[in-house]
Amino acid sequence: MKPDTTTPKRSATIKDVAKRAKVSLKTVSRVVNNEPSVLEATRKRVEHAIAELSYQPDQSARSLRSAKSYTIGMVYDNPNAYYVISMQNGVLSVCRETGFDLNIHPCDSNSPGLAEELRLLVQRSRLAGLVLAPPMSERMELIQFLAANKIKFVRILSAAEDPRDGFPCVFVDDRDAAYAVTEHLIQLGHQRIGFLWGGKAHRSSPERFKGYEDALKHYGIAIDKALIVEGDYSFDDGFRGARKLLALKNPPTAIFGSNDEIAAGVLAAAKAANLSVPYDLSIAGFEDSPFSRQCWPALTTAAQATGDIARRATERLIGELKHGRHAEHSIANVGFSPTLVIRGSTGPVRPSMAQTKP
Amino acid sequence: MKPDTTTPKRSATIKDVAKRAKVSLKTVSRVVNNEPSVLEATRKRVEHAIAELSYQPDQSARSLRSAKSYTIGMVYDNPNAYYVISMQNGVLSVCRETGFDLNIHPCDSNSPGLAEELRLLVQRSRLAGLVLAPPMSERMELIQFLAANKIKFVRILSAAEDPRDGFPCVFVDDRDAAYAVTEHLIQLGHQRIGFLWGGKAHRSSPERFKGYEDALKHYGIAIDKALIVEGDYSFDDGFRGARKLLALKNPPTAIFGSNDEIAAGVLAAAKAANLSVPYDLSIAGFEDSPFSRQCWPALTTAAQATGDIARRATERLIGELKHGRHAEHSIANVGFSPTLVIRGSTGPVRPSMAQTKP
DNA sequence: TCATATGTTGACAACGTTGTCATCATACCG
DNA sequence: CGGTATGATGACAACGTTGTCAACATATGA
Repeated sequence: MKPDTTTPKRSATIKDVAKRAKVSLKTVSRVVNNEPSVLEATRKRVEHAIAELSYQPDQSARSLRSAKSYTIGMVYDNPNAYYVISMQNGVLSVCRETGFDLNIHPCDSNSPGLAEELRLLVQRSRLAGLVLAPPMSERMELIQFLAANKIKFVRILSAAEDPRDGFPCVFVDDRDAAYAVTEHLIQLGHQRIGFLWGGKAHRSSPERFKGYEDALKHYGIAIDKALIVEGDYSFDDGFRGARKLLALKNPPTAIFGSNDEIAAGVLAAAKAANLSVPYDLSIAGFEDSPFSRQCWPALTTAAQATGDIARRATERLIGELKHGRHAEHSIANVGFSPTLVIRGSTGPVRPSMAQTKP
Repeated sequence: MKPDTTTPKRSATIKDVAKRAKVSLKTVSRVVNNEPSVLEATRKRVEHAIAELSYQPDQSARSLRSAKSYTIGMVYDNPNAYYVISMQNGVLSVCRETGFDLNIHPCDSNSPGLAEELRLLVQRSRLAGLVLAPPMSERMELIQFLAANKIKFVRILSAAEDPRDGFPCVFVDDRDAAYAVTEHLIQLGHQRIGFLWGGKAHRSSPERFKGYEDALKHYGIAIDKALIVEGDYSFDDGFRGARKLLALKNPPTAIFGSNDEIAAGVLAAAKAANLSVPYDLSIAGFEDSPFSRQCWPALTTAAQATGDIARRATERLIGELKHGRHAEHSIANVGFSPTLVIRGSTGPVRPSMAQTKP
């Protein structure tokens, strides 16, 4: 029997490429890493050899030797599957363009050991940096701990303007968008607009409330505390909150839920109370999750370009990793503003109801 | 100025542990990898040193040297965020228990280059194995390509019984669950039950249809082709399909959508047609996504333990990786059966409507 | 012209771990 | 008691890559 003459399964290494291109290992390395000072002719030869052997650099060896790594982590704690997937896809798209790997890390933002957990994660998996989603991105003591441990990161957070706190971020102006949603309701003639808070653990909650408050103020409508209910970003809290508001002697004609899940809860409560939406009650949400499009009536909401936001954050992080800038440097942070999406769940106030107040 | 006397930030290596425990590098390695033939006393000493230095083995060095890797990939192509997140969490939970990392890889199941894409992914990121979600898990030519390239994997797929095709899998009996859903509708008195197909690219679609068909047969109800509409696993196809069915001269009294998104589309179509659910029309879905709980009325559906399914698949994969068994070996495949969840969207048929048929 | 700067390339060590093999001590067998 | 299996441990090389530094060629300046 003949010996096996087929190509060995072992995949090509930098050595094979070097031999084929008749250059040293180091030169191949230079080409692979796009380093300058390689003659054009040499580069061509090496690239040709790389293509022929379909060579792929070994990430393990790379990160072992260079102490750099080509993997970033994404840290989140969010029950909203759609939001998380959108973020992941945004982050992944940049990773693919830049040759980075992604390590996803759902976690418990309330865990007391979170900071240490992240430090170990970064160490163990040799992560080059982290993309921090809310609410982790908003915990200043966590941020400072990471910075003190020289862990690179970019935050995604809710803010009306660049926080300018020296740490990089991509910020989303929830306040502005919440203002737009509230304004939309006011322009439909609503004066008694209920507001259901999101979770206090998230910076977005007070931001969205502020937008609501600002709009009412701007249109000269007094804030009625009876119409404001605290809660979490959940369907159940939306349901409960709506029940409470609808049971008032003088109930609101519109309810603004701090996210779509809350608004879905409001919708369910309205149906349970035999109210017709938007005829008897207008409902608005926030986030533009698939749910908001698919429920009946479809929800008026504010659309966040979650994927784009995550993209920008990741570009920022990887850019800094590649060029070795430090987090403290002064690249401008990027801001996003969600946009109002008007759908069937909001409509003009009924004349008879608008009169109930005075 | 004094030289820096603080502890260097560099994290502990196996060398430090060895020095501290006064053993050789190799012995530490043995302890870390749970190899036998280490004296209990030695092991204790090493473990102590590991704890003191909070040593974490370096994955890059590990996989470089051993040519093994401690990262698995999860390959999916599914627009349903909730489904994907549930799977991810199931896979991740096992990864954390076993010290593996996870590399997520959403992809386009229709891409002609998918097989090669996966091969390169495995090579580049040194993946130890793959968890394949549907519909990739169902493409036999892809499966065989992976096997031929010695890539280890576990499939998650829809089947009424163990396929026994020599490749490992965890299977979900959609047929049985679809039978249960249909039976539930029949027992409520429905005779004219519409069925909206899911996408043909997924094995689950014919399985679910088979369950529907079997139930009708078993209860002696003739299949009416006019009540069966093809489509995809989407809200829009649910909406369109329902419109078609509701426009029939003799419309169904219940509609079974192949998943919750389809059912949501049916619900919207029913609302748009001013039908009251379940009084005028019963609706059932499949999957038990959050949507099904949160819409109004809440959907009757079949609950898949997606997280558990993914867990089992991952345990299977990692188990084989650790013990070096080959995919061809004969460990029994595990099966799951979704369970019927009855909610408000299904109810007894109206006497007046039940009579419309004969 | 020689000295010096600049650009291109390569030899070699090192990253942290595990596989291989050797060594040594102890237990067991006849 | 000698010979051999068995168990515990360590020395050393190797995995594939990149950082450091040196070597050399060529261009530039005095």
